[in-house]
Amino acid sequence: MVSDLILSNFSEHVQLNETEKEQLLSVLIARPFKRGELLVKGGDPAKYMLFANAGYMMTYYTDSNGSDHVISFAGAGWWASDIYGSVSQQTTPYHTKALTDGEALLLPRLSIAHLLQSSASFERYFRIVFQKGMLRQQRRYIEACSTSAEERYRSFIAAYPDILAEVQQKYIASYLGITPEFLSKIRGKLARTA
Amino acid sequence: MVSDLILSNFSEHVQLNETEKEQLLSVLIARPFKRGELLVKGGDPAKYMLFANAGYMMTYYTDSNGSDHVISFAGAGWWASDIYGSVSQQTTPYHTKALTDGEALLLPRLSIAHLLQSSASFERYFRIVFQKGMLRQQRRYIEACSTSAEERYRSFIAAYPDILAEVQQKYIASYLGITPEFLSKIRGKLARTA
DNA sequence: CGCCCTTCTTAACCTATCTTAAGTATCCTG
DNA sequence: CAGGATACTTAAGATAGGTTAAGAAGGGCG
Repeated sequence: MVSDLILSNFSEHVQLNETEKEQLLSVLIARPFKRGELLVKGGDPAKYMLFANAGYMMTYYTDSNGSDHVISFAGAGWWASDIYGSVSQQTTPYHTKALTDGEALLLPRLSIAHLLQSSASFERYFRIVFQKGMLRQQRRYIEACSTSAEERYRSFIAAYPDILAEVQQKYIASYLGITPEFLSKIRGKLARTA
Repeated sequence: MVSDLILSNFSEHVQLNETEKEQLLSVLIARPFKRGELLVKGGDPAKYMLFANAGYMMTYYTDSNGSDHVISFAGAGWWASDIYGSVSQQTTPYHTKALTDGEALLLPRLSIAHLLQSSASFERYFRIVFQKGMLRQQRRYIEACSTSAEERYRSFIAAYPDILAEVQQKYIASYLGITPEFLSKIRGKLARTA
């Protein structure tokens, strides 16, 4: 298993000793995936957190009308944002799907619990991950409330040109909180004025 | 300083020993407030996290058009959701304002850093607080995207009747992501059909 | 008690975004 | 490389929610 990405992600936040590194790597499960594959199905038991080791995934929610809402994308080096797999609860409401071919590293819930108990470094790491996650979600909410769809699209393509290239437009529309048709209209307009 | 609420909040997630409890209480600062008082101003240095010991506060963001967006309310027993005071960063973009008379407990950023270093229990506590915070923010985003303003208002009054009673309507409108005028229209309609 | 200031309501009109529908391009698979 | 499915585009009509403006209702302070 190639473990550079996840180790460097940890080392951005905490310094693990050799024992801790081995402990972490020993519980990770490599899970290759193909484009379009559903990795976690909403309503199923939340068994693990997913780290993108290669390729792109997305986490999304299907509401009671059957509409999907993309919560976030995760490219190589990022955790999927379904963190139900980290809490002692039976099911997750979110789906996680592969958007390209790639590989996820699965961190099982029980292993998370063991890691957290065995060392304050792991507590610290996940504290920081969730703290940043909470801040990011807040910013996303604010952005959704206070800017137009066109502005959100422009800032998305500026911030994540790589995702734009890899991911289907309908998912980007969903991430932006609009319909694919309306995104198409925005793109048409931008293409014409640019 | 009355410390029952904050100690019981900690004990929901971790078990602190006597030393840890003393350590925590020794760094908290009681800060009584009056209705309408601005406790933290956006753009200012983020000096602490705020725990509501009595009364209600809210955290909100003022966008570039001058419109306010309420991120969350905090009643007695809750942390305000501006957590910039917990990260080593200079300023917060959010305001925190008192909605009623009451008292906040301030936990200074430096003290947080000390607590986190001194005991894994504190790491664990904040890990859980942020984990839950991230989940809550995700759910809020999903709810904003997938339900109508009327539905959101109905579920708000069902979930937080006490906040409804204490807090001005314009802030509830902002929390729901709509204008006060539109909330008024919804209320009128509900009153007529009920 | 009365006045001013803020909040809440009502109503007419406006607009960003959605819905529906049809056409076109693209992608897998056989 | 052909055919069906899926994704993207375009456009017309619909609507949730915003904007503006004016009046009614509270609520704190002299």
